[in-house]
Amino acid sequence: MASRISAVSIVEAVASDLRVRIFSGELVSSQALTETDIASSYEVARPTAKAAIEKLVAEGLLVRGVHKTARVADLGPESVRDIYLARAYLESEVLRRLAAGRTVPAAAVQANRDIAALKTGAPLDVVEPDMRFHTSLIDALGNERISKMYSSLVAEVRLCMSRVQSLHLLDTALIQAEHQKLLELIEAGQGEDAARLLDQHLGRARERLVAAMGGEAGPEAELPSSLVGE
Amino acid sequence: MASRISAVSIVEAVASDLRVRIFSGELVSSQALTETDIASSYEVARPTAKAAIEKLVAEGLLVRGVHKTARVADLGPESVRDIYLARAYLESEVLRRLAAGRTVPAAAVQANRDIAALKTGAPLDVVEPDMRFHTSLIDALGNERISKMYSSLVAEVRLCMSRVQSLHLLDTALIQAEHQKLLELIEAGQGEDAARLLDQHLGRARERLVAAMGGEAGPEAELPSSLVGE
DNA sequence: AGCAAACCAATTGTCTAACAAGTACACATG
DNA sequence: CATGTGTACTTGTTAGACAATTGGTTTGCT
Repeated sequence: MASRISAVSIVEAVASDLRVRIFSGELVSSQALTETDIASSYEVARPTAKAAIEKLVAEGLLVRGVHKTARVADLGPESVRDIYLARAYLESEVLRRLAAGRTVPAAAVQANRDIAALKTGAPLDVVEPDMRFHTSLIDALGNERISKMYSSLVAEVRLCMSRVQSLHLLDTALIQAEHQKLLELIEAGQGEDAARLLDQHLGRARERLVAAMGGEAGPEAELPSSLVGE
Repeated sequence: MASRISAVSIVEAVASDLRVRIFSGELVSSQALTETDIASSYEVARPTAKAAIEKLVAEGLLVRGVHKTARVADLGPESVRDIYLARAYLESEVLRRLAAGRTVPAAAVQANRDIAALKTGAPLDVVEPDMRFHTSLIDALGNERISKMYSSLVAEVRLCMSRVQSLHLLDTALIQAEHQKLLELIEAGQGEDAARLLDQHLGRARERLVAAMGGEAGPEAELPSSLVGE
C-alpha cells in the first residue's frame, strides 16, 4: 500500500516510514515484519528492506534473532524503568549544567508553548511536543554523544506510548505547568531544585506508563506525588 | 592478508576483526576503508563488507558521508571532552547507586587485580582491564540501556587511546590505586565521595588524553592549546 | 599561462537472481 | 500421546550488473 518513496537514501526513507508507522501504532507490538513483505510493500529490493530493518533493530524499535523474523519490540515494565532511569541520569545532570549557566533554550520554551496551545485533539498529540521539550534541553548542552544517547531513549519512550492508546492518563496541563517550572528554575540558577523536580516529573510519567501497560507497579512506586505542588 | 573467518555471522566476524585492528592502531585515523578492499581482503561479498562498515559507523568508529569512502574516525579534543563528560554523567550516578546498596561488583575487583598484576608490558595493556573495571561497575547496575550507552563510549575511548602510542602518560599504579579507593568508598556507602573521586579520575585521564592528542597535527590544531590548562 | 568547464576513473547505492542454511509448524509414526 | 521427520517459509550470503555521485584530470577558451 505504501507508495514508492525516494529521498536522500532509499534505506533511510523506508526506515523513516516504518518508524512513523510504529510510533503511530499502526504496527503493534510483536508484529512480524518479514524482509520480503517490506520489500514488496515499498517496492524495493530485499537487501534494501533488510538494511532498513537492521537500522531499526539498532535503534531498539525492532528485535530479531538470527534467522528469525523481525518483530516490533515489546517493552515490559522493567524496560520502561530502565529507560526512565537512564533519562533521569542524563537529563538531571544537564539541568544542573543549564542552571549553572542560566541557559534557557529557546526551543524548549517554544515546545512548551506548543503544549499549551493544544487544548484538544488526540491524546497522542502531546507526545511530540513533550519529547521535543526534553530533547531541546539536552541538545542545549551541545554534547553530540549525550544528544544521540537521549535520542535513542526518546525513540523507545515513543514506542511505549504508541502501545498505550487510552492516554487520558496524560494530564496536558500538569505537564505544561511542570515544564514551565523547570524553565523558571533554570533561569533562577537553581539546578538542584530543577533536577529534583525533573526526577518527580519523570517518575510520575514512568509510573503512569507502567500502570497503563498493565504492569504491576514496582516496589518503588511509593513516591509522594504531593511534592509536586511545592 | 586477513584470512577467511567464519562465526555466527560473517558480517559480525568481519566487523569484529576490523574493530580489533582499529583499536590496535593497525588502522590509523582517517585511513580509507573501501568496500571492495574489505570484501577482497576478507574474501566476502561486497554487501557483507558494506554491512560490517555500517555497523562500525553506527558505533562511531568509522565515519562516512553519502557516496564517500568510510574512514577511521578522527576524534578531536572536543570529542574527547564530550565523551568523558558523558562517561562522568552516567558513571557517577551509578556509583551513588552502588554505594547506596554497598554493592561491590566482583568483576570490578578482579579487573583491578589484573591491573595490579601487569607490572610491565606495552602501555596499551592497561587499557583493556581499565575499561573492564569501569564497565563492570556500570553493568552491576543491571540497566541494559545504560550498559549499552556506556559500551559505545568505551569504544570511542579505545579509539582515542589507539591514536596515542606514547602512553607513558598512563600511570598504572595511580590508576590502580584510585580504582581501589573507589571500591572502598562504595563498600563504605559513601556515594558522594566516590562520585567526586571518579570525576577527578576521569578528569585527569581526559586532560592527559587531550594533551597527548593536542600535540599531534590535527585539523583543529590552530585553536589555543591553553584551553587545556591543567 | 591561467582559469573554467567537461570528461573520466573510482566508489558507492541499489537491484535482480540465486543458492545455502536455519526455523517453525504440520504431519506421520511408534 | 509423545516423538521424530519433513516440508514450506524466512533469512544469510553471494555474484554480477547498472545508475549515480565524487574527485581529480584533462581539455579548451581567453
